[in-house]
Amino acid sequence: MENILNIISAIPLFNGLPEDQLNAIRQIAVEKQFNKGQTIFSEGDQTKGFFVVVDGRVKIYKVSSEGKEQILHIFEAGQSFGEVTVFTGQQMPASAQTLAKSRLLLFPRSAFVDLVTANPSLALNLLAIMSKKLRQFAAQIENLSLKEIPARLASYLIYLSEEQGAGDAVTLNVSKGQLASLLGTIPETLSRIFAKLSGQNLIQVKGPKISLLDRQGLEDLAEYGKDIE
Amino acid sequence: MENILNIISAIPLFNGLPEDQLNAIRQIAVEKQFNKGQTIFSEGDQTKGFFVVVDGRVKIYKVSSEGKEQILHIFEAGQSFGEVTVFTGQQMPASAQTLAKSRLLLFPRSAFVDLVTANPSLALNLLAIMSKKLRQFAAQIENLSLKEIPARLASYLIYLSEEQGAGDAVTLNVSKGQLASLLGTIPETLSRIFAKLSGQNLIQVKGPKISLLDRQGLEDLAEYGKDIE
DNA sequence: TCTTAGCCTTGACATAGATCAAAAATGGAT
DNA sequence: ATCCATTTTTGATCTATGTCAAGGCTAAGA
Repeated sequence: MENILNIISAIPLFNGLPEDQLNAIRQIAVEKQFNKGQTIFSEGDQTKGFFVVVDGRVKIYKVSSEGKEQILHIFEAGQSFGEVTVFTGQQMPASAQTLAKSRLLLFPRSAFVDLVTANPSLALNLLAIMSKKLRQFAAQIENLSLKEIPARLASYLIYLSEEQGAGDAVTLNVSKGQLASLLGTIPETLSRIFAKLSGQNLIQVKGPKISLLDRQGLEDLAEYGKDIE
Repeated sequence: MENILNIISAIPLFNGLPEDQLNAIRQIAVEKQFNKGQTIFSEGDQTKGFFVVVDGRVKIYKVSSEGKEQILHIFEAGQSFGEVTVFTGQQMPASAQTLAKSRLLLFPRSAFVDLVTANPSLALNLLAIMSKKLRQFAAQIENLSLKEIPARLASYLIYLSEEQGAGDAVTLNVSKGQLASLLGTIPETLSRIFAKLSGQNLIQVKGPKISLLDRQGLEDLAEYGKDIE
């Protein structure tokens, strides 16, 4: 068992907290291990608490009555999820599953609420994190309703390349099937759009490795949606 | 000029605050009047602060490069918006416009942040409000990506009827064109779907007044998307 | 009561993306 | 290496919804 305290102090949410507070936080954290593909909770479950990803990768998603899946978020090391129901105490509005072997910290609801109540600076950190999520959701709504799938893919590739900071060579961090679900489409369609963008020499695809051949073209596509002629 | 203090104390956000805090809040609130159709701020504007609707109605929306609009939210008396950028200090991620003559209170950013910082119970109220918004956004994403328009309309009508508590007779609180934008479609399509649901005897439409003729049928439609045969 | 402007509706048509089916590629296990 | 399971791609087709273009309504004002 490693030093949970080190892990906790490196998490953005707990940034700037004094040592004694970090210790208090450590006391209430419960460590959980999950294998790839395990369900952490399902939509409608009673809220368990608030989770932090120590390592691995987790998807938050909704499933339609016909079985189509829409991923709302993918969380990686250092990020947190499940804040929402901690404060409203309702059922989980979506499901969570691991995309890889993952280690999580669970902060049981009431202990966490007490902690936040007692600790204004934690509340402010949480407000900032939730603001960011609201902003991301707003962007996702915009994408789903105002942009076509090629534009969404272009945005995502640009976002990934910034995230990874490796120039024009990006590597997908989720399978193409999962990416389809994140972009609000299905694998067949995504595959066709990869082929189309390749045909336009905007990108080059080799399995999960994508080269951005024409960044400006991708940005135009992301911004203006339709292909520009 | 009425008693701003009364207004403030009736706003959910400020629930449970002691009198002296309400007074402090009153000090920093700036009252603003808008006529119908006026722009309060536009996407990309620098954040002004945090708004509370005293009366009237405000839409928060995004516009695509081709001019299509997606409404993210409609806020009515007692509700607040603009929290997001207050804590991240970035530009507004969407635009806001009045749908009716409206009276708003503006809490300038830094004064409001100070207030929240100094007042943990306000931070907790805010966390609860933002949680609720996150949940609503998640539902909107689900609707946009997993449900067809008839299902979205059915959900909205059921929601409205619960909101208005007037049994099976609901009255649209926005124009049909605005409703189309809220549901992620265009007026022509919405109009056809109203006609279709009427044809199925699920509803009856008389201008902005809708009668829910078959609540169970609407619920099935909202839940299972496709029409069930 | 007429007129005008802003909504709303209807029709004909176009198309992005979903569905269904099957072939190909990939990547662990053995 | 070989095999099996999964993922990805490709092809043919279908459909919900968007687009473009008229008309029709309704409500406020003259």
